[in-house]
Amino acid sequence: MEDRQQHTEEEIRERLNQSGLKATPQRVLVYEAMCALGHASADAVFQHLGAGQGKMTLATVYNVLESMTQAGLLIRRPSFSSKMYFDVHTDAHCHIYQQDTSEISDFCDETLQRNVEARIRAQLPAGLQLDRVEIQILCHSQSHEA
Amino acid sequence: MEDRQQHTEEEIRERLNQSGLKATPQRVLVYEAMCALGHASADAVFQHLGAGQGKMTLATVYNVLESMTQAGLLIRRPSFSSKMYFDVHTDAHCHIYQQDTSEISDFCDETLQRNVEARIRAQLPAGLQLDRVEIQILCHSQSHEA
DNA sequence: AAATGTATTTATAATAATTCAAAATAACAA
DNA sequence: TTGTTATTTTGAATTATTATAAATACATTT
Repeated sequence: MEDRQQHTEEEIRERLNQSGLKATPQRVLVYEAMCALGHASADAVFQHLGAGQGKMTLATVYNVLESMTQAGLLIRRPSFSSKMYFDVHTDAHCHIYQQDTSEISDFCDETLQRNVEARIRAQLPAGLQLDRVEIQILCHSQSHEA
Repeated sequence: MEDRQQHTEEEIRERLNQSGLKATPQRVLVYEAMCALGHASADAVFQHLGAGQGKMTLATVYNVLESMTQAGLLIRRPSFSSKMYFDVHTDAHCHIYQQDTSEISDFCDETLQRNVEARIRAQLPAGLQLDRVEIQILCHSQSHEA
């Protein structure tokens, strides 16, 4: 659904290596899962894998997500629940949180993103270096009126 | 520290009533704590209260935060940890997340906020009603280079 | 003031999400 | 192969949150 540009196992191995991570089977599987899911919680990745044959511990999923995040292959997404979410799309982009259905979807507007970043960078307190700007759009469907 | 406009017990009682909540002592205490803290997790509120004499269960803190959120007195803040945060400032405003120290601070730019909202509203998929836009600024101090 | 019904709080147990520690396994280099 | 290090597994430990049932407080009517 997301931007599906052929993520062959070879490509993934290579990407892992480039980021300084050994391409273990578990890491490849988790990365594949993340590509398929776009953004997901550790548990969601675990579920997704459970369906396949690759047996893997939940702790490993956490480990792998953590090391990939360190390596810059994933980023943590802020969430409104008490659950942590990761995203394969490491470039900044907005997210729509539909509060009545709990659905999360992407919302891309590169111009907006660039403008906001520029403006914020200009006003950032001295000594701080901007990493990225996350924009979340909270909404609900018109039928479900608040 | 935040915007400290006299939050007397009477004012709080009144605000609770206006929002359709009975002004129980626990609710008053939690709201006072939230005013003092600005944004906080349930646990942080509990700690803050523990210091005082008002004995209250952690479960009550959760209950109260939840009902205040329902009533519109608080909002949930997205977080990068697996912990839920609440905020007394229900008007939309940006937050700075300093990743090396985990500090969170407010960043106000009403013009930016308005512009972003307008632009997003214009592009929102049909059938969706915009509730609010949250902007998070991730950064680190220049000394701690990534 | 007593009685009633409802809302709220408490205490505690249960669940969910995450992390930790130690042993087992795999990968790698000498 | 052997030794070394990184990774995964298992399972327990923590942390965060929610659920349940009993106790208490509140508000209203009598």
